[in-house]
Amino acid sequence: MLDINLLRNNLNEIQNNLQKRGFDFDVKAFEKIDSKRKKLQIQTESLQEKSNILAKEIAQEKNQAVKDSKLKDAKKISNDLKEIKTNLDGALNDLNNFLLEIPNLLSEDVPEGKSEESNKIIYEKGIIPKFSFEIKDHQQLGELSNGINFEESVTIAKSRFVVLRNEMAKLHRALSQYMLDTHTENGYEEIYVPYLVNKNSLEGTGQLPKFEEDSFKISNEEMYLIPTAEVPVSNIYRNKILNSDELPISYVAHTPCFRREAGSYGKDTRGIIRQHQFEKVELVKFVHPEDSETELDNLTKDAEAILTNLNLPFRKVILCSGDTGFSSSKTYDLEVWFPSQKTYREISSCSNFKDFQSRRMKIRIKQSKENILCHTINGSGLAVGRTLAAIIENYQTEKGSIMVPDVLIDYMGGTKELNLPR
RNA sequence: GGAGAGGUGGCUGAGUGGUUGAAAGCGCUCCCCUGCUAAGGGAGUAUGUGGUAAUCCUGCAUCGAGGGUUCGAAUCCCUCCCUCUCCGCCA
Repeated sequence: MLDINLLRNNLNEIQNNLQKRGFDFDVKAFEKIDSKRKKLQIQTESLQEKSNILAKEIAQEKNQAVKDSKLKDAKKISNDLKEIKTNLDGALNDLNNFLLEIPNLLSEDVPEGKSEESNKIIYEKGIIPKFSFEIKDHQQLGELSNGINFEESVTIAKSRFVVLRNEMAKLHRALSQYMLDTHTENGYEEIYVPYLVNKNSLEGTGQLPKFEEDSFKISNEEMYLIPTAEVPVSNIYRNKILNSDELPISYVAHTPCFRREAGSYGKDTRGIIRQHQFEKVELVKFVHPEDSETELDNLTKDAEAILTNLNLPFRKVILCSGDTGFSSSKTYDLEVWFPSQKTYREISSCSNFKDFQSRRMKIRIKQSKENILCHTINGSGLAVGRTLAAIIENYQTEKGSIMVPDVLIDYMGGTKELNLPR
């Protein structure tokens, strides 16, 4: 959510900024809603003041006749108040709904562009493997020894789910263990959180009200399956005031993520790149506003370290204005190389939300004069399923086996090669 | 799931219809006193949002959440959420 005072005072600037991401900010509508709110609020509050004063006078009034007449006045005011308050509530609601639909302001250094084609590559790292044989994609490789099974998952659930078996399941687990261990060594506190969250939490991080159709909702409770650990972890401090000496607070959480992927029919139907359920290790930071730029860089580096250590070729891009997410002011994507697709695919998304989420969540920092909103940052470190797919493809051998990356061998109980054809 | 008790400021805790946004204590901040330390004295110390661009000033709201009764609600009524104790069930 944007600062409403900033909106009131910098309308054109904000309109221009939002225009870059293709969002049409309706200045007239805003002014209309806000002036209506202002009028009603002033009316209501002055009426309330009158009512409060009268109530006090009635309490102290000794003369019965005077008291009766004041009671009569108070009764009338009370009735008027009821009506006008309903109107004010409506106006405040309209205003709030209007504000909730406005995306975050973009940082200065976000390149302009409409779609992902305009994302800017910052650098490429690692060596793209050259294969002297005809390569397979991760689905083919996984199915070779029934490590990846899509028929079973359809029986159990439906499409876009997967069953992993045997060493493949173990490698999948090894990956999340390795990521958690690496991040905790780098100063992140490991945290375990609920996978079902209430509506307020989703609103706090910005998934609601705009993206209702993207999430799975429980039918017999007002609860949602988390689309990312960002939601439960960020909301830990909803309605809290933090001390500045405890910042930055850094958390790492490993959770499943559930997404309906409405809007992506037909996309990535092959393999485990786009699933309704996937594992992710998520990094979340609560930081002082002054530090959020550098902390985003730090967090992105921590995510990159996993790719570097796994020897996976990747590149870092900064998302352009049109591709940057609703709540984010600036986002770096890390994209890993997929040999079968001869392209880089997103494996981590690291964003600085500035005070956009903390305003919704009401996370403040204690200050001597006036409390300020903290900044939130998060990023994947990394998406486990996609990392697994990338390893399978990049580490494949001619005979269809998969070499285990050095850093994972211990986690695999010493196994150095898996998926050997039987 | 059943029965009972309860949810008040950073914390403890008083308050059952009328200057109570809230006593008292602890903590914290500032000042004074004091060889140091310890102790003592004084003042201050919730959040949000309006009127303002803003200090000041000032209004309104907030005692788990949302409704209701009333001129007036922390206090009475209803619904929901949560915590504790006992029973049941379960991993």
